[in-house]
Amino acid sequence: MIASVIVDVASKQTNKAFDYLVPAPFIPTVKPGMRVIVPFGPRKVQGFVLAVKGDTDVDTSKLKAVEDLVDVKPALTGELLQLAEWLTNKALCLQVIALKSMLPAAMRASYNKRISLAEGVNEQDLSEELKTFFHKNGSVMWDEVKKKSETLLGAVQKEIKSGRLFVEPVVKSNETKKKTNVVQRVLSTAEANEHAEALEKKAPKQSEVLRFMEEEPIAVARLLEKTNVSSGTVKSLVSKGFLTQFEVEEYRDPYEGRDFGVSKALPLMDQQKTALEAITSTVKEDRHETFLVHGITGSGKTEVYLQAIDYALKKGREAIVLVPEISLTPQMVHRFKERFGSEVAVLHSALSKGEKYDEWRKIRDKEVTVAVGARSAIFAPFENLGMIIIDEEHESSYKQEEAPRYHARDVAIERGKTYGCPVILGSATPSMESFARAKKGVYNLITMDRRVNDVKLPHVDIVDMRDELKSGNRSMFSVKLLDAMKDRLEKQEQIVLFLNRRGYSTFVLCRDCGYVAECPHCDISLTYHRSNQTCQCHYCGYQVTKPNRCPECESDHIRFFGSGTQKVEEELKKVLPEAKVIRMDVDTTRRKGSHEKLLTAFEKGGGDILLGTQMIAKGLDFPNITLVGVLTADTMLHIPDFRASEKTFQLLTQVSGRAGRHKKPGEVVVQSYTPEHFSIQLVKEHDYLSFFNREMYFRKQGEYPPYFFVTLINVSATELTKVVSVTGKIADYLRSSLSETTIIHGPATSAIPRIKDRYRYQCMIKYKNEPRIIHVLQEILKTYQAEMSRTDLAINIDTNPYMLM
DNA sequence: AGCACGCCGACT
DNA sequence: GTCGGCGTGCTC
Repeated sequence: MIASVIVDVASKQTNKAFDYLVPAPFIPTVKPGMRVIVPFGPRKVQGFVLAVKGDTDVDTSKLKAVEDLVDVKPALTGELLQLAEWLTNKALCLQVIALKSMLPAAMRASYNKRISLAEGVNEQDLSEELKTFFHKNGSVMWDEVKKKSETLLGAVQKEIKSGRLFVEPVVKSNETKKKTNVVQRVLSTAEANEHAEALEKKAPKQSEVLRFMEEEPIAVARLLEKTNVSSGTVKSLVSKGFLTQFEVEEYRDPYEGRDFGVSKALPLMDQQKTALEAITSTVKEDRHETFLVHGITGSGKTEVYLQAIDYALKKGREAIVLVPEISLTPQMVHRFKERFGSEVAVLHSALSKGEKYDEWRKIRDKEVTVAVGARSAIFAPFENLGMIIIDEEHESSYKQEEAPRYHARDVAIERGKTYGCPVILGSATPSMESFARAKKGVYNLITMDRRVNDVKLPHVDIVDMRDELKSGNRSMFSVKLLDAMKDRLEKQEQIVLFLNRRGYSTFVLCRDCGYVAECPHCDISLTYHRSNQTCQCHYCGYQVTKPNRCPECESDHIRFFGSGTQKVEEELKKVLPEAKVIRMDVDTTRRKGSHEKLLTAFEKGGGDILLGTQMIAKGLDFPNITLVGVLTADTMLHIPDFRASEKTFQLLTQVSGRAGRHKKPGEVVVQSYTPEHFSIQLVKEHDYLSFFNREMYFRKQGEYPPYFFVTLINVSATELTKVVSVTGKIADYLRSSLSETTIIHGPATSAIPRIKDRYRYQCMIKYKNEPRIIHVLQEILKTYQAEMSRTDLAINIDTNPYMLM
């Protein structure tokens, strides 16, 4: 038997299946989708079995055998293997990359080399520096040596040449399973009592344990906690043979010990009912259809999702729910856990690698029927999918910005087609692409424009910050916002302040000579961080201590302009000293669980003002928030991206939605320097449709999606001349091989011309109908393949870019 | 990707 | 005459 294997070597030249003999003992077990260890050239690598077959086209004398199986059950289902192939094509990526992206990080192999003493060689025979370096078993790992020093590595390499040491490649997967120590009584109850009595005097603690133990095994940790004895006590009982001790494997439960309660289906309003019926009818008929649920904030979309899922589950099928990374706050998880209890697996970035792996295994082992998670959860290995839901469909976090550059929405629809199940896209502010498709009838549009209990939409005020400046208010808070904040503090209601920028100030400028502090590795200005007195690059992480004098002209008129969250926090302390402020941005939420901790603190009344970036725009649903302030609405509007207006409108609408979601009416104050812009004005009217129509006009004018497809080719290298010439040649080739109606922009420098010392150029292709495009792009990659492996030239192609910089 | 093979320059 | 530079090609 022969296995067709994709090896874990990310290179164009190895981007094909290699055939291996399957040794007899593996024959009954090997299945497509399993991971195996195979010899590849001089080393060993992990690989994915694509197919198992009887014969091969390869010269059989060249065939090697599968070395080992990594999985007992296939890691990927047949459907996922097919999906990987589709993804490879769609995203123009290597097959292994597509395959690996479908698995949790813990299942991706890491490679190392073991260095051992050759036979008959003693540690003392080695050169001086290596004499004390080996472990007791006479070996040491390559990485350990490398970490220590380069010279040591050199010494090792010399000894390898001399034959006193030898190396062997090691493939390691990171699948650690959680194991718990348990003990079990080996005595009958009568015997146990007997021994307990005998021990009563001499060893009262042991006696106590014996009496406490039931028939079933118990975790040692739990036993110690319950009986308040020491581990020594348990140990002596084990050595006496009264208890046996062993390890059991279990799933790590990230939500262990938490009580989610139970929720029942809520009564639905008419609009919700209509939506639910439309969705369930497709489930009933096993029909694929994509729904776009355009529901304003508070219209009860989540309840519709929950009941739709319930319907699919009752039909014996499974469901995937995607939520944007950031809104995987406990609130969303709670709602699913309350409704579906232990049927839910949660996959999001705040979980540890091991926890994610365990949640994933629950899906593979069919122990759950619902997967709730961020982007990559779209690859949940279900085999009987009945529904896929993408909440906040417009969110850009559904687009992966590294290979494979896929959009979860496209993958969802692809899987929906294979399973004949509906895909539900939900949003209060759908993406232009989705809404346009819904209007064209490609998707089924469901509108939910009524709020549950008819809670009013918040009142939105737009403040022109230019007027504030004219009337002498130079602070970052308009009179209106400040008054509103004071009012809420008095009423003990909560405030959310939104600012799209972390750090302290946006740039550092010398007032005398105009010097601006820039990153030496990226063409971008540095951000001042007050907390540690540094200037940081938000692209590469470069840091320098803040200059006291201008490095150019020695002047001490160095000033910090623009404001980030840190600065706002400081200003708030000045103008509202009595307010308790909780700041939330990447800097305060870096540690695991801190996101949740800060939110809980705020919810419990531990703060009056929640100040934050992007991450507070979604998912917050606290009844006491009655004021939302947006400090600078236009920051997003001026980025060089055709989605700038769309992003601004979505974000402002999203943030506004945080206010007055319950009984108390909400108010929103939006500060702006360009308040006349339609994407800001229409937030005030809560008018998505007008926004859509206006924006569509501009998209048509600019020949952008959804009218045109866009593909972006990014070229980068450390040598500028090379980048320019390669990009130029690519543009020429595109112009000569694509149709007349296709528009090609570039070569042009990227919006950030240099990152981490690499120059960046790009070419943009805009087309309506270009059946050959994938082929043409593949040709480009093929042409530069050799040069890319030889030099540091990199060409990245994104067939649906969300980041144009 | 990694590693071997192979063909030209500065060294014991 | 050899050691070692990295260009080229292969891995079932």
